[in-house]
Amino acid sequence: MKAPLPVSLAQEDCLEAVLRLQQAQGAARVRDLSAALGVHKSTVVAMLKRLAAQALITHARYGLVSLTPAGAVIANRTGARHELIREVLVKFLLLEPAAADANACRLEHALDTAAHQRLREAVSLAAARPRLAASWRRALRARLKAGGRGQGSA
Amino acid sequence: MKAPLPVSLAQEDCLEAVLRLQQAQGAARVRDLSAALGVHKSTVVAMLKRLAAQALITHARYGLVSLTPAGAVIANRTGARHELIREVLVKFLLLEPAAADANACRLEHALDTAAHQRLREAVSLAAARPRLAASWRRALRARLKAGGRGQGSA
DNA sequence: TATTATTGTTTTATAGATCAAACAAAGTAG
DNA sequence: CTACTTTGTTTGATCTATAAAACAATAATA
Repeated sequence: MKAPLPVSLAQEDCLEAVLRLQQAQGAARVRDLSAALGVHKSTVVAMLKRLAAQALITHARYGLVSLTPAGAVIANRTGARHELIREVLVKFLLLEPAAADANACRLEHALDTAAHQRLREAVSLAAARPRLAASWRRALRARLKAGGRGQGSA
Repeated sequence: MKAPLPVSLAQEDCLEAVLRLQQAQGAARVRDLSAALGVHKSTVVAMLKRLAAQALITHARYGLVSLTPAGAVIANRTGARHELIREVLVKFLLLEPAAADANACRLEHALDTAAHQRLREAVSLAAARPRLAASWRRALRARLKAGGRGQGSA
């Protein structure tokens, strides 16, 4: 039970968005997905067709989008990774929540399972060793204040 | 001088591979790129055509591939990010070099400039505070030994 | 040099992601 | 119940990435 199917990044994002919308407002509609993903409605419809063909969602014409069990597995896993990465970026790199989120959107697809696991260990370690974590943050904060213009440079 | 052109991931990888091959063996040929990127020769040729159309490489028929100045800028930047990320994954997450490299290949395209900058700060901070960094590694190593099977689990 | 092997190129095809525009269904006034 | 507005769908394009197969050029060697 390793790789259920090779799902593309865009598809994974779409599944994640469906989950998010379901949680946030009970249901996912094409319009919301279009807004959430920042793509045209027709793009969403095309994507939903592909996802339905892989039995990851169901989609009644002119109706709502739902995740199948298989789709929910992927959506949950992707969502969890997103959260994990966001947390790492905020806690260890002191990125602003918004910036952390934007980066997490892309990073969640780029790490393999082992790397994700390590991030989990890292977060858990930071929780277990709050003073160590605080030392790091303090030192980084000092360094950013010293050398850095706010957040923008290259 | 922010975004020279929106270059796709595959294109960025290709430029990086050209640079690497030039450094490693003086020249980049289609065959090497095909092997390095793990795609068909014809795929490489198609990609080189696109890159040439954007003036990022030059490519003489049946001849060698070279980076233009613009292409070299992208290749160098991408390569530097790759190195940076690999270093972070090895130093802070204690990933094996090979695993770190594989992840860096994908991560290098997924972080924005601000996040890369933070990683640079983090590496530099770790160098400036070796004992802090060592504490972290020691604690993580202990945790991995305690809880974890080698590296594989999910 | 002639033959063979390697390498590079073209052509043809597919699939994903994307948009715009035309169109159709649902929902919301009036 | 019409007319208008919002949503969803289809159709028709484009572009990237990709491969396989046929073909052409280069390189290697006998």
